[in-house]
Amino acid sequence: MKINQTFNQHVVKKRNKSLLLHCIKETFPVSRAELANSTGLNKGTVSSLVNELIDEQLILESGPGLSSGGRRPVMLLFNQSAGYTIGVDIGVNYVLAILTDLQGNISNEKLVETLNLSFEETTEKIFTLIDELIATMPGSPYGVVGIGIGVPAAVNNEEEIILAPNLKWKNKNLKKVIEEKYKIPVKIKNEANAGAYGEKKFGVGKEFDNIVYISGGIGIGVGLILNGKLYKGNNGFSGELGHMTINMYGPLCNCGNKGCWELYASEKALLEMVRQYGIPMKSEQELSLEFITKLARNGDPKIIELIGQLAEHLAIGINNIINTFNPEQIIIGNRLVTLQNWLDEPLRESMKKNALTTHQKDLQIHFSKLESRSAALGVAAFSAENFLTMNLEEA
Amino acid sequence: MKINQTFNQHVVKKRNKSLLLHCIKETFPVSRAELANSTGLNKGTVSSLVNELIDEQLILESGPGLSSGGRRPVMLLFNQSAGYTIGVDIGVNYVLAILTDLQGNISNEKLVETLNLSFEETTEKIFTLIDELIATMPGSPYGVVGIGIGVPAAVNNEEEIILAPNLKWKNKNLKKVIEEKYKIPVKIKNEANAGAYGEKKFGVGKEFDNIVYISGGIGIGVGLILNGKLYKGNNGFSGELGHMTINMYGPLCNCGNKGCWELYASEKALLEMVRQYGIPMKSEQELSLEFITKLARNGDPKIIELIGQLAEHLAIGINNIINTFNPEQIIIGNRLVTLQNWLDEPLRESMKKNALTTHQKDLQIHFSKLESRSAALGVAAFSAENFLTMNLEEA
DNA sequence: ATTGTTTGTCTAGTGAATGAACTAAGTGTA
DNA sequence: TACACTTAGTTCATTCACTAGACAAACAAT
Repeated sequence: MKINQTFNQHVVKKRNKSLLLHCIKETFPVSRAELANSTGLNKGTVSSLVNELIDEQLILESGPGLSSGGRRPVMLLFNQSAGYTIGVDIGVNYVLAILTDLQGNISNEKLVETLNLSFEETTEKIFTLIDELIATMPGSPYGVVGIGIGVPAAVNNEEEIILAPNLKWKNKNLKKVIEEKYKIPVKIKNEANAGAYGEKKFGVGKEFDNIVYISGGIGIGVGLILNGKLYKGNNGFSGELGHMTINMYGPLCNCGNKGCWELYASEKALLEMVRQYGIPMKSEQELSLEFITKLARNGDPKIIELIGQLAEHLAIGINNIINTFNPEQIIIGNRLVTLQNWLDEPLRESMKKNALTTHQKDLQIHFSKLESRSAALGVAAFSAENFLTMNLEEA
Repeated sequence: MKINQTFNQHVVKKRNKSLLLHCIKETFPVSRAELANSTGLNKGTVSSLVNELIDEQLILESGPGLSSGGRRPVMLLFNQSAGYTIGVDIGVNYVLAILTDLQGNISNEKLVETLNLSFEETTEKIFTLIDELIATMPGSPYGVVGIGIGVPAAVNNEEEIILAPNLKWKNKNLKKVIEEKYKIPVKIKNEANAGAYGEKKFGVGKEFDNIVYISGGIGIGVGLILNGKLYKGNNGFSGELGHMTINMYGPLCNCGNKGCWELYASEKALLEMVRQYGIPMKSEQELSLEFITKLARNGDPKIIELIGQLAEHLAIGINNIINTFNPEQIIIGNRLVTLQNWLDEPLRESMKKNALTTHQKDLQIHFSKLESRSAALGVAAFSAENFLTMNLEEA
């Protein structure tokens, strides 16, 4: 028999306190009276819990607010600067580290380009970045309360990195390495999952509860927000939707499968399509997404047509996803966002032709607006929340 | 701001009581001491809550159990017969209704064949079946505590039937009709979702928490158990995985999409394959799954080969599902189970060749053993739980 | 018979939320 | 200005569920 969480008054208090803190964080400035109203808690209860939160410096009293016909309320603020979190996004050829306050506002960021670094060299880079960020951190009661790291890898439930093909890593315990150095809680997440969460918290996904985030880079990764919560599979490996078969008679993928989606709809696929078409280019130039974007911007009709084809392939996979999850929103993020201008319309066209109409009714398709920070922001937010819920186990 | 559930002592009591009842239901016979141990609740708390449950006739005291070196414990039993639920499975050409006790034991069942009935005619049939079952129900303190109905249809969050293509229903409020007649809580669920839940509670899915249930009939439906709970999409339409594209250059499906999975891997697909091959048959015979099963049982090599092809097509879709959800278990249910003997091996073979190996490690593939009762049992269980959690809102 | 163990009940105590009284500080009106 | 009325926030006695620990009952082992 599983040891279920029992409910006693201590848990009750913890949860109510956490609920209040959460409400304040999301809706401040807000008065005690409003909180009592919106949470349904008694005025006295709110008062005493709020005072504890003030003692813990997690919230602040600001001046009086506007009267609504009686005594003026004392407005409460979330103390964003009570602590800071660090979010790190490890890419194939870069490492991005950001320092955010508890609200997710970026207070500093560092980006370094990397190439073919070993695991040890990468951790060294990360240490340097974190140290630099910490050095610039303003004074605060709690300091750095957590570090979150997003990796393009399969990550298991113990947050160990099992397999990161593009980084050539296998079975690495990054969490342990970092926790031992900084003695702070560290969260390791899959890059697409982190990106999905980042979009949910800070990006175009704020208003939605069932989101499919498509991280389109060299490969394709997918992060799922189901019922407002990040979904991880059995072992935390889920979302490898890039390797779904969309053409059972298609070419072999290096995953061992045939006709995988990412062979048709990723950055890699586009590069291949352009190469086959044969773009005239100076010998020293390298065929890259940036170069293709430039051609498209110059109005190259063939390039724009090829991007249209990419959109059609994207639509096939997205359609499968819609039929599976019936999400409220699809977010396209990561590198492919650069092509938004030329992807958007053909993508919508192809989708209209395909998915079950009942499923399309309330569906939104959006492109990320967080540029390349979705993942870093996502993991930073994870760490912040981990701190704010104060040892409160997940329900 | 959403009105969040606050936590006070009443909620605490309700949840602890519900937790205890659940433990007793799952592990009886069990003593108060064991319950205190496994839940972490205090002995006294367990004692008083258990006594309330006894007063409510939801559990029973049986005789003393075996001593483990001291006073002999009083064993507690779940009172399965405190009430009954009715589960109805509406198929395209049948209606199955079962009467179960609170534990899900079938105490009676009625099956009628139907064909091309209107919505009104079907509800009449259902009324008759329910009345017949109620007439045979043993006396019990609570009587019929709920009715659950599984429909091969898209069902929205208000449990209204939006679209049932195979039944030719559209926008029907079956829940209201039945609730008005019987004045009991009624639950309407999608057939595949109900089947998934049935397997989770009573079938081969008991031990698993992330399950993909594939309902292979004329079409293909999919029910998802994620983190131990049934997942429904945004509007409760999810799981239309039958219409995922597995061949982007394939034929048009009546959903408007191309190369849908169910065109390749359903009962419908098999019939078509056999028809094209051209089986010699007497003119009055109808080509059906039952007929094909008979041929396979007689060892017809071509039929067995065609079933093997079906298995390969099934594997492609299943592979996509694995990469998406990384489930612990795949359950194949509904009509295709009949072909288990000839499907099983080629299916496993094809899967081995395909899915990402990291995802296959702990994956189980099983065929349903509940025959055609998964869905009816599932909805009955829903109703029973709804009653037992006693107005406890979902977390 | 004695000792120790396990089961279950009982009682006093604790802590958290509640309701209501109360203080504080404003608005609106004559 | 005086007064009535509102709204905001605090205080305090009350309620209620869980807990700890004492206790009794029932049993095993020596």
